[in-house]
Amino acid sequence: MDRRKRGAVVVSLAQTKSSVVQLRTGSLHGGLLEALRELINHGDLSPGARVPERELCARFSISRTPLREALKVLAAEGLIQLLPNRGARVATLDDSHLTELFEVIGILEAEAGRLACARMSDAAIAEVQALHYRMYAHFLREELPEYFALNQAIHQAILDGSANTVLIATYRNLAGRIVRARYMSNRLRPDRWKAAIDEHELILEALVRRDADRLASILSRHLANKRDIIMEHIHEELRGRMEKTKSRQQRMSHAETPPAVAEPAAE
Amino acid sequence: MDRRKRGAVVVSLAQTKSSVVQLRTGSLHGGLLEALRELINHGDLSPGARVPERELCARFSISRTPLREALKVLAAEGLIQLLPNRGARVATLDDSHLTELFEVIGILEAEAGRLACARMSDAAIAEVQALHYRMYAHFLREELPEYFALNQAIHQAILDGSANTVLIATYRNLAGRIVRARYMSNRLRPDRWKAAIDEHELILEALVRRDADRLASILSRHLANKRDIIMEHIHEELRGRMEKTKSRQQRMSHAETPPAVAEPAAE
DNA sequence: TATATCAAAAATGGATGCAAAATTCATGCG
DNA sequence: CGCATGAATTTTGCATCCATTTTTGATATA
Repeated sequence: MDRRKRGAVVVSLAQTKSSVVQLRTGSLHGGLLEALRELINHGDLSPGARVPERELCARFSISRTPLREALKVLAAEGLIQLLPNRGARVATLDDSHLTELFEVIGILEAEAGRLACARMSDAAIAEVQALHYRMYAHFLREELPEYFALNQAIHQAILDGSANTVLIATYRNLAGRIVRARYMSNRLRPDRWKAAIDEHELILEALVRRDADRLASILSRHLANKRDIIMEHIHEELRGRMEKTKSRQQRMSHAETPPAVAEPAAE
Repeated sequence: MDRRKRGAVVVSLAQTKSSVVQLRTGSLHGGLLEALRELINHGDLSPGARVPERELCARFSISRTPLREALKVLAAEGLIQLLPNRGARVATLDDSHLTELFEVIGILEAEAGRLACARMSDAAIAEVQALHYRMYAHFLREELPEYFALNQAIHQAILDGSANTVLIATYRNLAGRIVRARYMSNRLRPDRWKAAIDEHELILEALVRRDADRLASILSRHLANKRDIIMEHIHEELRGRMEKTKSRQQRMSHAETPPAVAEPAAE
C-alpha cells in the first residue's frame, strides 16, 4: 500500500453491517472521531469491550498514531476509558452514572428552553410548530423512525434557540454519551408514545406563549420520563440477559464482552 | 540522552518563570495535559499565539507523539484551536464567547447549589460555613491570595454538594476555559470586594436554610457580577493596549502575539 | 482437575522518519 | 518602495520502529 498520501481515504467499517464511511481528510482525525463514535453508538463496540487498536487500524487503513490521538479525545469526552498500559475500553454506563448524566442533560435542556423563550424569533418558533405537526402526523401513521427524527429535530431547535453555542456543544457532548442507551429503547409502548406526544404538545404551547418557567419544567419532566423508560428497558434487558447466562452456564471466567449496557463497573 | 525509559521525567518548563514541574508518568500524557493547561492559564502561552510544538517537546524532553495527543485533547476541551496543516493556537476568548461560557457556568453552578441544598449533610454544610468564616478573616486582613483560595474552596464545596460527578466534571471543564481571564482580574476594588463578601454571606445563609431557589438565584447573580468585573478588566486592558499600540506605531504586519485576551476571532 | 511458573506472543507508550503542506526569505519586477 | 515569485526552511500529519509491559499458553506440580 502506498504510504505517503494525504488524499481521501475510503474506509469500510463494515463487519456486522456493511456501511461504508468516507473519512474526510486533511484532518483524518476529525472524520476518524466521527467514525469511532459511530462504532460505539451503533453497538459495533459494546460497552466494557476492549477497543481493538490494531484491528481498527486495519479496518480504517491508518496507522496507530492518528487512532490513538482519537482515542485520547474520546477518553476526554468520556466515551471510552483509558487504562494505563492496558489499552482502551468502551465506557460502561452504570445506573448511577446514567442518572447523573440525565440530571445534567436535563438541567441544560431546561435552561436552553428558558433562554429559547426569550431569544427565539417568532418565525423560528413557527418552524418548531411546523416540525411538531409533522411529527404528530408520523405518530398517527405510526412511523417510528420519522417520528424519532422529528422529535430530535424539535429538541435540537429549542436547544439552538438558546443561541448559546457553548450550551449547545456541552449538551451535545453529554447527550453523546447516552446515545447508545437511547438507541436501545427505540421501541415504545403505545401508551408511552401517546404520553410523549402529549408532553410535546405542552412543550410547544409553553414555547409559543414564551412561558420560560413552564417550558423549563415541562422539558425537565419530559426528559425524566424518557430516562425512566430507558432505564426500564435496560433493567429488563439485564434481567433477561442474566437469566440466559444462568441457564446456559453457572459462570464464565473473563467475559470479553460483559453485560452489554449496565455493569457494576469498579470505577 | 537515553531514549527508552518510562520512569519519572523531571521537566523544567522555565523560560520566563523558573517553575519546575514534575511530570507524573506511566501515563506521561495526564501530567503533560496538566502542564500544558498550566502554561496556557499562567499566561506563558498567550491567547491567539501559535503553540510551538517542537519547542514544547524540547522543553518537556518528550517526543512529538505524546505532545500531539495532548494537544488534541486540549482542542477537544476548547482550550486550543487546531487548524488543519497549520498547527495549534491558544484559543482566544472574545466577548460573546466569554458571555456564553459564563451563562452556562452560571446555570451549572446555580443548579449545583439547588442540588446541594437537598443533598448536603449538615456536617458538610457546617464545613462550608467554617470555610466562610476563615475567608472572612482573610478579607478583614486583606490577604488576597488566601481569600481567593478559600473563595474557590467554598464554590467547589457547593459544587461537590451536588453529588453529581458529571455536573462537577462539566463545570470544571467549562471553568477551565476562563481561568486565564479570571487570573487577570485578581485585583479587586475594595467596594467590589465587600460586595462579593456580602453575596457570600447570602449564599451561606441560603445554604444553611436549604433554600434551593434562593441559593440558585444568588449564585447566579454572584457569578454574573464576577463576569462583569472580569469583562470590565478585559476592556480596560484592551483600551490601554490599543492606545499604547497606536502611539508606538501605526501598524505592525503580522502580530505573532495578538491582542492578548479579547480578539475578534474569525471563527 | 485446579493452580503455580515461566517463556512466547501481543499490545502499549513513546521515539523517530519521511512526504506533503505551509512559512520564510531572498530576489526580481513594476 | 511595494508587491509578486519561487526556492530553502520549517512545520505538520502520519507511518513505522522499538523497549517495556501485559496477556496468553504451555508445562509442571500438587
